Amino acid sequence: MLFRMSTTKSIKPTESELEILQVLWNKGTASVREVHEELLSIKEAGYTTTLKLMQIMFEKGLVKRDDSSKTHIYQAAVSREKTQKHLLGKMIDTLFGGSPTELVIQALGNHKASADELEAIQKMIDNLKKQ
Amino acid sequence: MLFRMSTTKSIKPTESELEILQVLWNKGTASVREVHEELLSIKEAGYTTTLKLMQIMFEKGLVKRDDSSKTHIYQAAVSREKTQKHLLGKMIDTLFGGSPTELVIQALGNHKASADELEAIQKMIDNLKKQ
DNA sequence: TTAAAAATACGACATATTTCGTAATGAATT
DNA sequence: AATTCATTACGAAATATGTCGTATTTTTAA
Repeated sequence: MLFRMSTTKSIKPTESELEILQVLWNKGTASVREVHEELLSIKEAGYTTTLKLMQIMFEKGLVKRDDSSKTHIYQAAVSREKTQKHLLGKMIDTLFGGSPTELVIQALGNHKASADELEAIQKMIDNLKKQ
Repeated sequence: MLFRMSTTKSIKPTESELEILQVLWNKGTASVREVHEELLSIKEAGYTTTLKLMQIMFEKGLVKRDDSSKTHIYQAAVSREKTQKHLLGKMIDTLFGGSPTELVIQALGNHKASADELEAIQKMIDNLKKQ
């Protein structure tokens, strides 16, 4: 028996890359210009900066693109869920001593959740306990 | 009435800095050598690398130090809780569309928690619901 | 009091990230 | 066809991060 590390390509988008992925996850597909316009609402940057970042993301395999027409159409190549899972795991390790529970407690303690949401979480825990 | 941004110095430790803070949070105080030995269990690096990082962290105000004796004794200057809160909030914003609940669900779904821990979380939620 | 050991200071370099200017290309309009 | 306009390509620079070698200083021990 031989153990191997999961071959999952280390998804580690930078801060700026995450902002771009965020837009792509929301829109599904988008041109550089569309992504750029969206980014302008949260930060300041030149068009070519966004362009360059997206080109680099393409080289890294973080996004896919259709370049059959002049205006290339981009799309995220990594799923929101996988990225969330990956970065969350990392955060649990480096910031919460490996304890997801600690993270959950912090999250619930510091950030408001509605009664409905709390209800949903409790149901989920009930299910987990049954297994 | 004048609004100001919170003057909280943007706590944004890098990956390596977080690893060092982690050690300091656990030990309370430690020399560079002690931190370094601890780090060796999770990564490979030279002693002077760790030293340099900690010196830079000192300049940034991430750590304090007592240099009254030859061997300087370091201590975290930012609390674990504040750092957790800050980075967690950021992650909720940039990766979970602002919903702490989504994050909690992901965390519980993907990372094992013991029955006892689940119990503790439920109790906490019960308390939150009462308010 | 010397010599060895341990620690800090610091410069330098490699790599990654972010930014932007300019050139080249293709499309649309006159 | 020529001009304009939007787009991509690409080089280059600024900053941040991580790494380490060497010099200097301090302590310890022979």
